[in-house]
Amino acid sequence: MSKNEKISNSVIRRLPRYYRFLGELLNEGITKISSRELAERMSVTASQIRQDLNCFGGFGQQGYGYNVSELRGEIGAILGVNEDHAAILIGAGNLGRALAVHLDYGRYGCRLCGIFDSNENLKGEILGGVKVSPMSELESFCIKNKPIIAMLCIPKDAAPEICEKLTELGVKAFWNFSHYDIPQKNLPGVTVENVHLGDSLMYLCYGINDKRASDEKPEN
Amino acid sequence: MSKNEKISNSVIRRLPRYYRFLGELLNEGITKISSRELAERMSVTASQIRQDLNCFGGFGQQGYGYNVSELRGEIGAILGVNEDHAAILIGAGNLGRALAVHLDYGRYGCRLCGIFDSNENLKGEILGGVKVSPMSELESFCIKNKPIIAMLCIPKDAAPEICEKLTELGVKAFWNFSHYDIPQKNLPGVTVENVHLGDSLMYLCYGINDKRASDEKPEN
DNA sequence: TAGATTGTTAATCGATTAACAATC
DNA sequence: TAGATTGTTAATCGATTAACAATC
Repeated sequence: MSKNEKISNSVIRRLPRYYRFLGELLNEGITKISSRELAERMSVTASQIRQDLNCFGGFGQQGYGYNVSELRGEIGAILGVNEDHAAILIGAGNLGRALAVHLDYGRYGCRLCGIFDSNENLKGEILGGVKVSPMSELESFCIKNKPIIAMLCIPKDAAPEICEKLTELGVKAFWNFSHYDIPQKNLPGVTVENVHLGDSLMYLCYGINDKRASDEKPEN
Repeated sequence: MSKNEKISNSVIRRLPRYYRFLGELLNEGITKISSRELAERMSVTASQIRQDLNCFGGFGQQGYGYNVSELRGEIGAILGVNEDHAAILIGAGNLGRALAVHLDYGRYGCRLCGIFDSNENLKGEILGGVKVSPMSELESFCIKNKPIIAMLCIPKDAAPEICEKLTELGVKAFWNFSHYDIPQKNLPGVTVENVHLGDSLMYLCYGINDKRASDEKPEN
């Protein structure tokens, strides 16, 4: 990270998408690309790409463009996709087990190392190669294994308490799928991603209604 | 929708969160709230709340505040949570079946009415009260039932083709969980939500790395 | 009425885009 | 070298916050 200023959240949010598109280019055997060409592919402006990348350093070459493989490596390093952060999943219901099985954690700098559920019947079940443990074992597990990411797929009411407990146990990042909003402000040094699939679906519904409204009165 | 100007995306993205918090207030038996109090709860500014709400109309009462139930109703109507949009799910793998079973579609203005998977072995299985059908029946189903929302939980390679086909069949909104980025720009009148769970996880990892970096050199 | 709080305008802040000199 | 494209500064645009008059 060659520059010393704080990187804005808008920029950081775009990095994973750059990383993905560069991976695709690599798969297609494309070795170099200009900001203009990449912008075209990604439906963004070339200016934005150059600005974003220059927050971290001069990864390009004037008159030439960017080396795809190299740039992807740089962005990957910034994001930390080569790390091996220990992650635990709390809640092995429908969504929890899908996340356990469906995601390729290694690609995103993490490793799923523990799954916990309050339902004793699930004890011992294997999901995504990891055994489900009862909640009673959560604390001792965390003390021993020091997970720094916790994925929450639990009911809303259980979330605040578990969130607090895990924070005390040293968790540094919450990937929260519960209906509870984890308030980032009370947790200095902790990164929070409140996913809220319902919000995302409502946004879609708004879009549908809105489109219909403008169809009805297209005078604008 | 009393005002006639285009509502910015930033505002629309915040509406579901307002809707959620107002629902919580209602559950707690709170009947009125000021922008200041709501702002406090949501960790935003009161100014932002008032600006956002006034995009749609004057829902408050000067000197008093907002009626919680009424305001929630208004925002719900704007979002369209009382609609009954027909939705289909393509892909009944781990993530697909979790979404089928886990989400309360009725709360978000939708109804799951069809599930399709290329794996013939899943044919006839019931998920979230809906039967899984083979892909061969997709077209006739759409012609008959006219779904307007499609949830895509399919491999990246299959996505572009299915997306195009569904657009032709009248789908107006994509909730896309595949690793393919649906390009909104080619689809006028269609709303697209590319979810990308992997991006979300990488954002978390960045946060962890970043926090660690600032721990190491805390001179800022 | 007096106090409170909205609705709305104005000021600020930050993010995006445009432009162009530097340079490969 | 000439052409191309970056890195970076300046201009624009949009979103957020502050301030306050309107009004319940």
